[in-house]
Amino acid sequence: MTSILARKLGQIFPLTDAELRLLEQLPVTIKTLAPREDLVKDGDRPATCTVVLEGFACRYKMVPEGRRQIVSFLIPGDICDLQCFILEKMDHAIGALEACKVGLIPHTVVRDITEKYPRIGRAFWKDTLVEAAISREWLTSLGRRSAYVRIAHLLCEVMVRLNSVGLTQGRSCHLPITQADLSDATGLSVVHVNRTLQQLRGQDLIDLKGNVLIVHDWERLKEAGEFDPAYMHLVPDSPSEDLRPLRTGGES
Amino acid sequence: MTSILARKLGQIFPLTDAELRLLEQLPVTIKTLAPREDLVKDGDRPATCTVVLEGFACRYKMVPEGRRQIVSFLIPGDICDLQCFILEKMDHAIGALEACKVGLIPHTVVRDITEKYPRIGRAFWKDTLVEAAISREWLTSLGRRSAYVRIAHLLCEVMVRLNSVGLTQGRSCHLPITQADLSDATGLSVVHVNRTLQQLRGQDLIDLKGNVLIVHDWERLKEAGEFDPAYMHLVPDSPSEDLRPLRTGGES
DNA sequence: CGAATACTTGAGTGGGGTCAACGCAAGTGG
DNA sequence: CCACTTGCGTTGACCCCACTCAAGTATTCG
Repeated sequence: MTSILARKLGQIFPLTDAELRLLEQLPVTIKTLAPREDLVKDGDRPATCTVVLEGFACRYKMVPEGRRQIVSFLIPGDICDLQCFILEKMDHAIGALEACKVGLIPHTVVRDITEKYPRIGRAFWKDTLVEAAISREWLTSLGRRSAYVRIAHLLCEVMVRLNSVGLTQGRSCHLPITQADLSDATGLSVVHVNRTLQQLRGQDLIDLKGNVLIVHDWERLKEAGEFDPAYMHLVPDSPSEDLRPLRTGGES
Repeated sequence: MTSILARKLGQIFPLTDAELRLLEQLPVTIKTLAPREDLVKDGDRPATCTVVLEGFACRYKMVPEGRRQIVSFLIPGDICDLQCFILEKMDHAIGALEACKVGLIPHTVVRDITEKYPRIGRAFWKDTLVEAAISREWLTSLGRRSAYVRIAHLLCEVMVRLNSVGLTQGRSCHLPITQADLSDATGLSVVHVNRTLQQLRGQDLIDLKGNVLIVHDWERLKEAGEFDPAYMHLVPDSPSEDLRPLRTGGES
């Protein structure tokens, strides 16, 4: 049920088979979210941790006049409210981008596990640190990269993350992110996101339509996005690092 | 020696007197940094944690063509590399903005303390979570706020943080951040930072010259910056929350 | 008292924003 | 099976916020 969680944590922290099995068998309460439905709202005090099992979600903040800033994407395997039993009150909301299936895990269970299996606790902790690292990278994008580079970078990141939980098919993946979502994540307008995607398509780097992203030229997309996956802190030489399996068609 | 650390952690997590005293007496190795000197470089694997004792520093990332993005400011009391004994390799650099005094704490000491005093471990953990929360707020600023709001917001944040470690004098503080630094933090150009500061001065909200920031009208500055300190997760009703003491002539 | 370093100011420009249609596919319901 | 709606993507016209370039003027400091 939660095997996706095991797969994900295994990519960022080396866990033993026993630990992985434990994570796969976590007792969770399944909950289904409608597209655009909020899992948690700004100001809430959630009583459970949540792991995304299926579908995309995002963390976001609203600013006056209805403008939205997405501060991170949550893909299957991601954990939502680990922090909340320390911070208590949410400073942002979490919303589904499409229909989602999530698993609820009581804080008590999380606490028990991390106490009995400190290495799993470590993996949880590392997960929150990696999330912080990703958010530093986003900051850099929003602050100092052009629209073109910003979007290319974001696509690279999502691709690597999906790949690390086995959710890519070769060089393509299911990507249920609308251009409006993309604009809220990159701080651009929808119109400009649209034009920038056309540029990327025009250069034969990608194809993105109907929720499907196809990367035509990974190396050039990485260049375009000034993308270096080091900040994602994947365990070295794990198959997911930098999409290596995608390139083994016959390449050095 | 490290009383500033105790003061800071006490503002975000309620600690007992004994715990505070312990933090005040942490054995640290003092190190002095020259202005603009790097404490840690991108890619390093630091072997110690560091707490800032005096002076301002920042975390930053470089992007091609020498452009810099500051992803957070570090003020006295802040801890630098808590995460590094999990993430191992730095994905950003830390540099001094002015002459700084920092205290080095071996990872082993940190580990011992957190094991013996789990509440202090909690406080450390909360500290990293608050940092992540601040970085989400910065993301929101860079993505969806105008230059004017962005800078006002940043000034509010710095003011509250300085206040929480007792580094404000009434409604003013020592602020060794050049306009170039401000531009690297807000993703703006130096020229535009300059003009925006003039706007803020023109509206009698602040005065900022020669490393001294004076806030003339805190309420209006908060409005201008769309600033709500909730995201900083200070302990409720602590004297530092939202600069309350600054607005009451006397103090409890 | 030079020589940096930081701050200002002006002029011109462009990246990206806004506004407003329009196209198109996928419901939905009668 | 068709009219209506709703959500998403696309396009064109126009404009402004913030950038760049360039040349100043303080400050600070050895």
